[in-house]
Amino acid sequence: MIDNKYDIILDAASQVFACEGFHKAKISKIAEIAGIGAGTIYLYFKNKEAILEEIFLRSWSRIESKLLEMKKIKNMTPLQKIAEITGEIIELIYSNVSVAKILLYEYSFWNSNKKEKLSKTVENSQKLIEELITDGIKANIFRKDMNPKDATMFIIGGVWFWIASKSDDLLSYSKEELTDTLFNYIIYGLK
Amino acid sequence: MIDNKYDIILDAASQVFACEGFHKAKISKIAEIAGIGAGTIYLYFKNKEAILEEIFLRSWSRIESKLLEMKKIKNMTPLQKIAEITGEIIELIYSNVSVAKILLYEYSFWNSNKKEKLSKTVENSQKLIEELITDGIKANIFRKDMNPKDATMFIIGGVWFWIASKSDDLLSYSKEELTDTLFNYIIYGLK
DNA sequence: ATGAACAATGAACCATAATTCATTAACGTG
DNA sequence: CACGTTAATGAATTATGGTTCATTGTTCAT
Repeated sequence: MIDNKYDIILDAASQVFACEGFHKAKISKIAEIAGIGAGTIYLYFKNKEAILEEIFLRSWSRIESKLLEMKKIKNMTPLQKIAEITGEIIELIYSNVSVAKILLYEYSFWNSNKKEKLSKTVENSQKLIEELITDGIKANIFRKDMNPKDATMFIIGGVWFWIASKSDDLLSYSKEELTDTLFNYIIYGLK
Repeated sequence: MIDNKYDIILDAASQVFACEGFHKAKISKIAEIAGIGAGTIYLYFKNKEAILEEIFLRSWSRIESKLLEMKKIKNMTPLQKIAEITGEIIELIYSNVSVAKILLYEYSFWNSNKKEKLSKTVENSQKLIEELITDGIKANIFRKDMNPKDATMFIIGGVWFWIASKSDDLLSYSKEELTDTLFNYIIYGLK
């Protein structure tokens, strides 16, 4: 059980954002779920946006550090690395399902200008995925007629949508099952 | 040039929604771009939501009817059909780039409950894609270890995200090029 | 040219919900 | 225990922007 207020608020906010979307989510509802007064939230966060920002940052940071870890490892094929990363994403989802829906939902309006730190993290992750794909192409494992950036975006969208569509049912599958399914879509497409 | 106000409003709204997101988009801004007074919008639409709803409906209807057309045709492989549908999606984007970002952005919070007509259309399209994939599996063209519904979600997400990431640059590619790229991601994944 | 019918306007209204802050509760320490 | 300090509260304030509607402009048949 989480016991510091900061994290309690983040957790409550994740739930509310996930089910209402950021804009329709009410601070009062977040406070209610967190079991505190609405004003208290402002002792921990500058404003509503700052809550979402922190949720974003935490999740993306986790993905980013997994990507960095994979980048450093030398004796692993791009395929194995992608499997590892897929696993990490599933772990993330498992640890907080509601985050999944939010994570990329607000994405396209946030990664543009906005918060320096956040967009750097997201951009970094994208770059790292791109590099990984480029490696795979060079190693003759992936298709040559492919733009790594395009592929990255296609994959991110695919993963997100797939997760969002399952959302609540997600926990009824094993992590292994989910990782495997996701990995196959990324790698093989329909055939 | 569009000349009836209804379509002028839809077009202006598409632009504003695409760049601000639905909730942050101001009616006053839409009116300004449409070159009319804010009140005028309410002569053509019940409210702000109704505008988004119509944008959704038009786009999905177009996709739905292409899917239905494909379903009827017998002497075409699932692969060919998917190529056709991909082409139709690219056509749609070409005719209004900003729509792409909106469809993606608001999707997951709209297809759930909400407006009868809209969610029926979206649901229908999903079903039709699922059927197409099922056909492909039966015909031994697609992987057997695949859940058609999962695959559908993965593909829809991938397509929209890819489109949204390119958005403005989209028109600098030829339709054929784009269709081809997209088709390959759907079918082959990374390899 | 006139005025009835219809279309358009945008300032004012109003609902919503984020944020503030005066007040109250909880805590720790001598 | 008393008292200062810090944390929490939630009712009141305020900002925002969707929506309305009294007013004004336009159209067109006579």
